[in-house]
Amino acid sequence: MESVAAAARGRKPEEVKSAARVLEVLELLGAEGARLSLAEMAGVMAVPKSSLHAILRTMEARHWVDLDASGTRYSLGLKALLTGTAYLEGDDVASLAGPVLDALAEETGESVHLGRLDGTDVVYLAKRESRHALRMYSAVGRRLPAHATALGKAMLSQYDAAEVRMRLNWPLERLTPDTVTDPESLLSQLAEARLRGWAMDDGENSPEIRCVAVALGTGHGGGDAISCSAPKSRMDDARAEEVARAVTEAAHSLGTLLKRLGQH
Amino acid sequence: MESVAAAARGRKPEEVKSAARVLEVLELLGAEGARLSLAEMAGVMAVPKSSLHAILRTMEARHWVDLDASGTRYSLGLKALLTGTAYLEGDDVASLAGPVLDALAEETGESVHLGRLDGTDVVYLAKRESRHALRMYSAVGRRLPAHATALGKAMLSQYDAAEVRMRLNWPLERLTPDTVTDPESLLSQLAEARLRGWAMDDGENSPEIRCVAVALGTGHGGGDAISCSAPKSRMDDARAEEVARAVTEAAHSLGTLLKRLGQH
DNA sequence: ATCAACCGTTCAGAAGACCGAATGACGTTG
DNA sequence: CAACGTCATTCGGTCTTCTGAACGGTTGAT
Repeated sequence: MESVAAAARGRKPEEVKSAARVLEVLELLGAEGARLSLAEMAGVMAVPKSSLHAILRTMEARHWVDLDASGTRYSLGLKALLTGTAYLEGDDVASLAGPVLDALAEETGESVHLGRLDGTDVVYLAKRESRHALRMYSAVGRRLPAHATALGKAMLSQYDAAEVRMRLNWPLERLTPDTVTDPESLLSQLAEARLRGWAMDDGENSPEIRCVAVALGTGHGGGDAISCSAPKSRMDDARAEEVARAVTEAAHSLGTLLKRLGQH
Repeated sequence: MESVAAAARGRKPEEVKSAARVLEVLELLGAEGARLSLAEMAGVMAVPKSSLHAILRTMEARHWVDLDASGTRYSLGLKALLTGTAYLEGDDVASLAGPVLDALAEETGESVHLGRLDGTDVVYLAKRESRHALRMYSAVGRRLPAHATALGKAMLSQYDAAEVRMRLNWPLERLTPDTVTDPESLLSQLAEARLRGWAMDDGENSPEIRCVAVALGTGHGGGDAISCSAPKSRMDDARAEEVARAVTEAAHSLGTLLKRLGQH
């Protein structure tokens, strides 16, 4: 009976309701420097105001959310800062990547990223900004659909076609006119990436931005990859191949560091 | 009856139990790249294993915690990354501080921090690393007792003695042999800092590290401050005054940026 | 001034989580 | 090899939280 009710609502019975709601609040407020009222959040989350009220009181008491001066809009609190850096510090790949990313950013002069595959998304773990004024926007912790990024395609290209079909959410979400949403096109791009060793994104998540990425061989769970992005105006095909060589080299050197760590 | 039971346990009745536990788990795992088993966490938190089990399942399903390969040790998950950067992006002071901190780090060549007062603690919001090999350890999101840091003393010096007595946890925690724990000594240091406009820490939280800090006038709630730290070997009294001038200038220029933002 | 629309907040009934003991699955040690 | 230590996991009764409607406050428009 209970399982029927749970199934009817599309919820897994194994979830603790208020625990899930706490996390949902954090994700909502973290999504975009958001400042939301209790009622707004209750609306988005489809949760009664009164229930959310008690949860927000708990979070506020512990400084995980702040209430603005008017006492009516919530934003993330100071405690929220801790988890981000703590995740990165506890992670071997992210810890070792720093100098490698620095070197790659220095060599190319463009924005450089370390990303990780999480389900159907790519998450940015670290970045180095381009030294040019015109550069792409990104932030550590942000997510983009894997199929629309060079990082994601580099990581997906490590799996065979059947596995890729399994892992992605079909139909594929479209972010720009150039996003690849056709299954066959994507799979052939992945096959090509696998052969040549690097993947490319050509305005598929942000118009006018091209990006080149290489996966790190040592598959940490989902897998990691590093990339280099630039506006189309600074990244023609010849330049992309040149950048791809630099990224490949960086990926290789980071892979070596990781293997050494694993063996020690 | 219920309030009696709640009071007996030292808990506020207004807290949602599992919500508080989720946050406690995040704080525990964020404390220090920690990898803990369910049983260990249950022990530390004084919570039944079975209750925590359900909560951790929920958190794991949503990628807020990861289970290592052995399936027995928990660490922070990928979702934990989001909140940290989101807090900083939504914050005016942290967003505007970047260039100012860059300039100060460039000018002094030493580690530079932006900190915020949260209760009795100072939280690091941003940092710039020294270019020297020998430098202090710190991380965004980390906390230190306010009374043992230059940042904290700079912010506390904005309040009068009575207010300071209220805000701090007595007796004061000792971190090093040089930590100031005597109330009168601390208050006189604060009075001195108020007069000259900057505060100092002399090995009071980390041995061999000296630090100079200046509060930002515009009191954002608890208050913010910026600091510059260096080993004693590179920071004698004369150098400290020199650095203090640079930090004061930086604080002033950041304060100006903030006022302009507030007026617009 | 009045009304309407929002906000957060409260309360008692209903639903679900919490608890503690017992279980099963390892890996380790005597 | 067996006995132990540690680990996550299950299960039903009890207690807590969740819920939805009603309340009082403030803001902005009519």
